[in-house]
Amino acid sequence: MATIHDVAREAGVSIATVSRALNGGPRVNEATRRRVLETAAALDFRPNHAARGLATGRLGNVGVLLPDVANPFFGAVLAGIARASQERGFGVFVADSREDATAEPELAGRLSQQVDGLVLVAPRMSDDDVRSYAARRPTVLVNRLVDGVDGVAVDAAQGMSDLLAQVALLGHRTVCYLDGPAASRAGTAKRAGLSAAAEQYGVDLHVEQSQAPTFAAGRAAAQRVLDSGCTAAVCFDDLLAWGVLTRVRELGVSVPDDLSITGFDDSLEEGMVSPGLTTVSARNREMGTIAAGMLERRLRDTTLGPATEVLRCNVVVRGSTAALNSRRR
Amino acid sequence: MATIHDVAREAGVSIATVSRALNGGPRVNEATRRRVLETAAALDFRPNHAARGLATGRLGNVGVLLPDVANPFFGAVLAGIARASQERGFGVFVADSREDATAEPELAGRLSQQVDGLVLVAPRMSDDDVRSYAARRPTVLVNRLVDGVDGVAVDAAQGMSDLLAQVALLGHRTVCYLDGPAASRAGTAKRAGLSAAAEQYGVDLHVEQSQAPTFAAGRAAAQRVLDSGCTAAVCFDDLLAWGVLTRVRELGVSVPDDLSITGFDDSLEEGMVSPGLTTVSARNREMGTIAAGMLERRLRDTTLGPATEVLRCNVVVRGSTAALNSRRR
DNA sequence: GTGAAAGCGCTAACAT
DNA sequence: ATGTTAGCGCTTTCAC
Repeated sequence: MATIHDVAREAGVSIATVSRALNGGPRVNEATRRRVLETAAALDFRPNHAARGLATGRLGNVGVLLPDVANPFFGAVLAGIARASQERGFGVFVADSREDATAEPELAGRLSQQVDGLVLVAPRMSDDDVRSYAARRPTVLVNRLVDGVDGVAVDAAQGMSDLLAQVALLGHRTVCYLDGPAASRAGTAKRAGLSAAAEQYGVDLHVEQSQAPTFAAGRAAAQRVLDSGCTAAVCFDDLLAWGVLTRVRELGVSVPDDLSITGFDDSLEEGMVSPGLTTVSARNREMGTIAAGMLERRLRDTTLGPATEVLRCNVVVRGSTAALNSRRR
Repeated sequence: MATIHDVAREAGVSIATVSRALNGGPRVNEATRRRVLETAAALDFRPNHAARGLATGRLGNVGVLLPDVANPFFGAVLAGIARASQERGFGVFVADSREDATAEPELAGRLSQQVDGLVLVAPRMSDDDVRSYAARRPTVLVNRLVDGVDGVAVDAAQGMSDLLAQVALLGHRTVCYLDGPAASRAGTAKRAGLSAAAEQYGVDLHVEQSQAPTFAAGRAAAQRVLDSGCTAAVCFDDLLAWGVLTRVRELGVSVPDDLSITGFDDSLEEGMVSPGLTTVSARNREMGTIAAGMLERRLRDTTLGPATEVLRCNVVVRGSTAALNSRRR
């Protein structure tokens, strides 16, 4: 693989000139520059990233730490980050913690050796750990906010609150919330939004726990939801809602006539589940895109104050919710 | 950030000793080693990857080029690669081509600067381009085989062949194949497997095209499938099959009584679609894991002959297929 | 406008 | 067993 020395020799100049020409540096004769560029292309010269990184201290890479790349939720975030970063000429490192928070410090540490900045999608990491990584390297948090650290998040509390308002508007007064993993921070926000709205609208909120935010867990929890006697089930996310919906229908319960159901994320395509799921749009890919932008801004100027962006979520009303009808008390 | 010089000074040894101690090199006094390790830990020393890469020529990273990280199919492959590589101490670089084959050369070129080896999940890249990357750096292909290049793939032809055999066994003699994107290589293998089996079992195979392998495209194609008058529909993948299934039921067609439907990939969880989809298991994550293993083997010894692994696919029979019954001719 | 040379942090001979 | 030193490929003063 050709180095700048090869290019320099071939073009009859010094390596310094090659470097300047390649990097658009100043004080290079236009003719020389052209010649250098041509021979570089002819030799298929590719600057060695590692060497450049050593010399400049800038690696030109960003790192992404997330719990599970195979999960479409994180996949969407990663896609947003990767595409935005690539466009800006950054390489993207990814570390998958397998949903194992104890593996995160090790991974984050290794990541940060090779990148200029970090995007952390680590819902279960402690605030202190987050701050310690942020102290080392420019860091942006996704779907989570920690004081003093850049971050972009969806306003889950507002989303759930608006959603419950919508449900209350339909006349429901006893609502069951099927929660996700207890440790999740998103869960805290969602519960907070729900509680606030429940109080405001005089809704009696019954909370059921579910260990995982999966389709299977939704099915498993369906009976408990029914037993709660509520007229509407608000679920932690779409998969859970889908599971509940599927199972209760098998049990002969009509949706939305007998039970209204809602999800969160808007991750299901139109028609995948019927009736369509009333849900909250979570804008994951957009969070990724924004995170990449924030990180680049921070890399440009480390002295900036911490930036924070909170995305509003919109309630998407579909067929899985309906007005409380006379068949129910 | 501490360097080996800091550690050396602090521990009262030379940088060479530090390097040896850290890398488990030979001829280091046990006491010295311990002391070095301790001061390194105390200083929170992290070896600089770029510098090490420069010195050794080995970066300790693998690169993955794929069309779309947000697509669960590729997400699963990436998860397999990432986890297996991390375990072996490799970092993972990812490049997302946005399903745009023209962007691949540029991305692959940039990737290869920073990695020791490449995993290519690039169904649409030309064989020549594949070979040219493989010539530069150790390369492993996923879900595709090219002469002389390491690769792991699922035997889609065998899978489709077995699947059609199963369908034929149920008595179906007119089968509609709803194909995916024309450019896809996986599609070629699938068509080949189907044709062979169709001939063998005396099945009349009718091919319908669909532009994308998506749920929506499946819905859109449903009417054409029905118009073909076939008694069974074999689809390019699960999403397409799901779309067809959903749409034909809306049109009042009973599955599997009036129409048997099959998918490919086994990507839907139990119960997500009902009746359960008869399909072929594609083992994506496993391909990723195997690819990472092959790459590591190749990095260890570049002189090895090309290795190739073809995974058998198993037909998974569920409720969406049934014996041709008397209601149909 | 161009070249010489130092040095980024590390490894790997080679000396001692 | 440990230290010295020469690079790895590149950027970046500083001379010319």
